Amino acid sequence: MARRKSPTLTEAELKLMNILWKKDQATVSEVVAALPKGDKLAYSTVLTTLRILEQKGYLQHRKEGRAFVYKPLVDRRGARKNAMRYMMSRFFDDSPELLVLNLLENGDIDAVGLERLKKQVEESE
Amino acid sequence: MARRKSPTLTEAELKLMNILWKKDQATVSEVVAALPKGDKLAYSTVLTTLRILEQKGYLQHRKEGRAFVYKPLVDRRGARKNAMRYMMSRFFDDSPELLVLNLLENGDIDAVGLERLKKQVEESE
DNA sequence: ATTCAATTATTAATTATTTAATATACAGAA
DNA sequence: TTCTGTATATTAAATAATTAATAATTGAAT
Repeated sequence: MARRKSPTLTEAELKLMNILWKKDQATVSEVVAALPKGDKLAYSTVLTTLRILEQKGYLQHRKEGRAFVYKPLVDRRGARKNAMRYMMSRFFDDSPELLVLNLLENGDIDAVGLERLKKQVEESE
Repeated sequence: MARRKSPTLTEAELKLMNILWKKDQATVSEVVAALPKGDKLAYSTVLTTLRILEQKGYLQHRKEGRAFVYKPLVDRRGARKNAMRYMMSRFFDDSPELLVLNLLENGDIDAVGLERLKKQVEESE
């Protein structure tokens, strides 16, 4: 056997998905054009990666005139959810509480921030 | 250019690190022996992966008698921290609050759980 | 109809990951 | 000292990911 496919978005894949999420949908050329100047990729590179993303179920495409228009099937929210589930299963015994506890212990967030979040959620219900 | 090294622990790597963390340190044979019965690996496979982990800075080894004893340089806490930072930078604009907010919105945790966590932290100070 | 430019398709090179067979070395037993 | 079994070292095969060159196609313009 050899390696398994990455269960989450890889670096290059995420870079393109971010563009697609921002623009809602785009042709290959439009994705290429939207790449930051310091980090350009060849047309064929983008095409290949979009194909992989489609094959993985993150995108779909349709013919629009002569070009292919790619559109996300998974939105940013869904991708975040996937990534978090993966993280929890690998490092936190599938426990969101344990994860948040670690954020607290590492000083990434404090009790005040937690209180603020709690209020935010309660208001939104 | 080709692909970059994984910035976090891969699947196979994590499997071995979990064993090393549990046993604190171990020889290759001991790691092989500690693998779950349904998921055995060859000695040479384990050796190769331990080498990669050492080369990435997760382990160190020393000669103990005739065998190599491998010992983590990064503990579980550190690995969790790495993984979380990576996740936050890729999906949550480096914002731990945004991350927790998503857990709340997705129903992975609720206001009650948050309150419990807040208490837990306050007590431990 | 022919050419041109844009678009998609094919092919490939490089590194990482995962797995493992096989070769070599070495310490202890006979 | 020679044999024998561990342990390490070497080598390699297979797939994924990343990047891109090049080939083929096609729609539009002349």
